[in-house]
Amino acid sequence: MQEHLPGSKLMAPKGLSNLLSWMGTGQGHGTKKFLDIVSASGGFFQNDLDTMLALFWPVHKDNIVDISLHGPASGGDKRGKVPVYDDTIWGQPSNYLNITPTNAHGITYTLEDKFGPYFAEEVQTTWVAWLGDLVNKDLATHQGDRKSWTSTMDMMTALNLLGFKAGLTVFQLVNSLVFLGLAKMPASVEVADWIYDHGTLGAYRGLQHLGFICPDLGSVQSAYMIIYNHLHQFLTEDDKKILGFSPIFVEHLLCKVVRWESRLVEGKVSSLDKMAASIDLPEEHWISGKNKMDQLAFPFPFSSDPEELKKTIATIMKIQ
DNA sequence: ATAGTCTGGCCATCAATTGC
DNA sequence: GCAATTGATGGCCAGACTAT
Repeated sequence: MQEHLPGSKLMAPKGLSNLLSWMGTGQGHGTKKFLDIVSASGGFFQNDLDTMLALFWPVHKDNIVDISLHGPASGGDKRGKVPVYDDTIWGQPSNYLNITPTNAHGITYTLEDKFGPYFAEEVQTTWVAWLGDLVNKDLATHQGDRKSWTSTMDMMTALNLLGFKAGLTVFQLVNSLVFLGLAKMPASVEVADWIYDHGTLGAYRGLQHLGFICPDLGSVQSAYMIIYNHLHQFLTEDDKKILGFSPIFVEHLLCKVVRWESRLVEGKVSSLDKMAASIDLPEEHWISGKNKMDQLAFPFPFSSDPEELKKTIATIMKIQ
């Protein structure tokens, strides 16, 4: 993504249209072959709807022909020989990442239906307004403030675009604006609020699996901050650098809890609880940074100081 | 009237099962 | 032994429902 849509290109009025085209089709590892073709033909960024359609259509058309001749690949993959979209990019498939999604009325979208809204006038005016004095500026030399994560999310959801109204796709789009340097890293509380609003998604279920009981916003904020503070306190600076430690990272980590669990149980290997129970940890002898020398050492202790937990919860109660 | 929440249904994947 | 079918899963949306 850094290669195809660097921050400098996104500062243009058509920047968001391109980012929507990218995120809305799940570009990434699963579409690598397609992106190689795109690279050879001059890159992903396009200045209008017609050329964006021209980017996808030839390869998509070949896929349709291929599937009609040979049927879907084993395992039910209908994306063709050179997939132009990946509807499983967030782990579970989503119809709305399909290049020709089907809406609630059973109507299958055309490529024009799919990409048209991304290049609509409203998207561009909203984007230019959101960029403010960042429009067409060189990001490297710009000194001004960035917009907050939450206000960026509000801007995106107000556009009311199919696939970007709630959930992971718009979440990752806003996160990518942070990593590209256009928006501010969210505060932990902003991420915790999002997790609370998405109670069926991985991060919330991750907190539950770890044993937190989270019936309301305050309890989600507390649980999230307890995890965040624990990692923040015990990971070394080197660890944090390697992991890209941030409020967004902690959300990502929580998403993995349930997946690890299901993979372990599914593979009949073990479970997280069983693994944790089998590890004999001399907690009192835990040494910061030992994991750098000893790959079997844990980068943080497994137990928490109850006083630290109380402090975290008290802080949350104050902002409430 | 409006905002927030819930329900039902769509779709794709993958494993398990069934059929030939 | 292989292909086709079935079922479970979960992200997403529209529309219904609920509370204020």
